[in-house]
Amino acid sequence: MTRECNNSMLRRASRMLGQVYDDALAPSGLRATQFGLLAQIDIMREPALRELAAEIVMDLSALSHTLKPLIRDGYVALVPDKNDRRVKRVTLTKAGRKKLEQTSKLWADAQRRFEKTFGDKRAADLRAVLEELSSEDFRRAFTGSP
Amino acid sequence: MTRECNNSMLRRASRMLGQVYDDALAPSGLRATQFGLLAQIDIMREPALRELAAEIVMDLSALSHTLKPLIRDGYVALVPDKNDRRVKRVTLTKAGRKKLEQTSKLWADAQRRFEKTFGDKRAADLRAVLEELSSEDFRRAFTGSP
DNA sequence: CTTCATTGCTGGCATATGCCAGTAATATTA
DNA sequence: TAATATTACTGGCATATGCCAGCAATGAAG
Repeated sequence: MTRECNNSMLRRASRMLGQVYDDALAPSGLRATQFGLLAQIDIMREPALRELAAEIVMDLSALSHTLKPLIRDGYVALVPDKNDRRVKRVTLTKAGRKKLEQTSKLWADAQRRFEKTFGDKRAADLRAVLEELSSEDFRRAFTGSP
Repeated sequence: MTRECNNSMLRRASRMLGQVYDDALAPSGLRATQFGLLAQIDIMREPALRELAAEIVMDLSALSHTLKPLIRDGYVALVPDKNDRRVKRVTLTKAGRKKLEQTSKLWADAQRRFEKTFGDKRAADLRAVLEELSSEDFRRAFTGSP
């Protein structure tokens, strides 16, 4: 892999981690991305689609598509906002909360294995770096926009 | 974003970097992933599909699918191996080499901006970490397989 | 209040990625 | 050598992700 390309390297590592986390969560029937989504929705408490998309740095339309399987399976629901009829808020259903709760054990185990393999501090440092790269500040600095 | 999840954080950063690199390469008509593929094929010199997939940590089938647009657009071709008729080797066409060459300028500029924003040494360190996470050694250590 | 711009979301299309079930070719073994 | 196992790839289906073109609701101007 063109080892100098920051983007290619990041994607490649993403595929690797996606594969091993997917395997770890497989017994739950959830993909790692889906688990991440449920967890994020749980944390944000009925975010608007727009807000959730911004938080996870995902295109709004892509988010809608990604939510579809979770809605179909009854883990997530979209509820219209009371004050602004354009807005849809994302919520976990009871089944969704239960699924999240159950799957958390598998996820925690994957985390443990990651940190045992890679090191607790290195993992925390890596997450901090990734947080930085995911910020709008970074995007602005990179693109050189105001 | 569930800031403790290594996988979610990695994916999120991947989306961000994908977006900004895609923008940077947009004038070429190539996506950042496609550019990375062309560059990797160029480096590996007629790899078998299987070898290329392993190198970039991508499912063989996924790689075949991802190559389709590049084949359709005439940048890449699959040639059967002489000694083993199961094997298909991946090559750049003349147009593919030219496209790679041209797009390299845009890519180099994106790299420059990344490193200016993030720091040369930090970028190199990050790539080293990502290389480690992409290794089969890491996968084995994580999964606890022999 | 009417017009126009902005905002939030949906749908369609395209690429990216993975799993699984074949299929063909090669390698291994009885 | 014939039967079997393994390997390399293809195709179908599903999710993940992004862009663009609407469309409806809200906000800003006049």
